[in-house]
Amino acid sequence: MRRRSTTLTEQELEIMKIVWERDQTTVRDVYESLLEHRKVAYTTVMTMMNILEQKKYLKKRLADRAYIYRPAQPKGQVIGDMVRDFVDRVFNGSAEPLLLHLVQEHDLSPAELEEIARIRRKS
Amino acid sequence: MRRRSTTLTEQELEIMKIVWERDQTTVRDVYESLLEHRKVAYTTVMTMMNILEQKKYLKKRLADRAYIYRPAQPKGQVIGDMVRDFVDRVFNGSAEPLLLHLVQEHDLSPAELEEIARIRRKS
DNA sequence: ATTTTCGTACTAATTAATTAGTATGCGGCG
DNA sequence: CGCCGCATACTAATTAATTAGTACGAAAAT
Repeated sequence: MRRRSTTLTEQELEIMKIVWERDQTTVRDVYESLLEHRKVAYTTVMTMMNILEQKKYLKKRLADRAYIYRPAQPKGQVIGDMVRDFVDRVFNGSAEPLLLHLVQEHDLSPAELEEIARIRRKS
Repeated sequence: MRRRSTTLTEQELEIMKIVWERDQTTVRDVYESLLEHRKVAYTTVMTMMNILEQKKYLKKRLADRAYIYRPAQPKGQVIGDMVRDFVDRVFNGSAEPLLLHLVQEHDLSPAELEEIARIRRKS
């Protein structure tokens, strides 16, 4: 059988982005934010957020009438996991070929590269 | 409804990697190659390769008794599309934050970075 | 010539992902 | 009090992704 993906799916990520930028939020908040871009049912958002809670991406806490949701893991961590998963799946774990694609197709200037190299040298 | 993903799924990619490295292959070839790593049915591989043909990732040509499959698009192109899709989905289209993750977590040496910068400067 | 082998076509079954509906509870207000 | 608004829980439905089975034809082997 197909195994459940360990990283965030497309819709899950869309919701997590909203939660991360607010840090603290409700189903309604997220629902309204999503509505600005596309049609979606309130209950759909709730279901997704429940799944995200099961998957340990969100924590909820009952406050007054509605649950308040917060990220359960820092954004950098989660995104880092996604990057690692992508590098593993697509490039068998080696980051260099991905770098090559990036510099060749995503208009990264040499200056930006130098900048990155400098940061790297310091760490 | 959920829209069909435009890029390769996990299993599709696994098969395409095998096809790319052989350039020309059959269902049986791929099947046996996959078997070295995990249990899978011959017909499953065939179904996947048919889907890949529908999605225009593979071309097939009847030779003698079995179909011979070839990539319909160059590997660099397809992988490039996957990278772009990832950058769009995860980083809203900007490559720099991805670069930062790469240098921080995938042990890229400064030397490798210089190397990339050099390649970039030439293009 | 009959059986075995190997290939495809077609179809089915399962699971995750996604979207949404129905039932129900609670607090506030006319 | 009884209804309205809003929240959740539970369940259902749909689609893509994935895995695999059955039927069947043609070539090869005996």
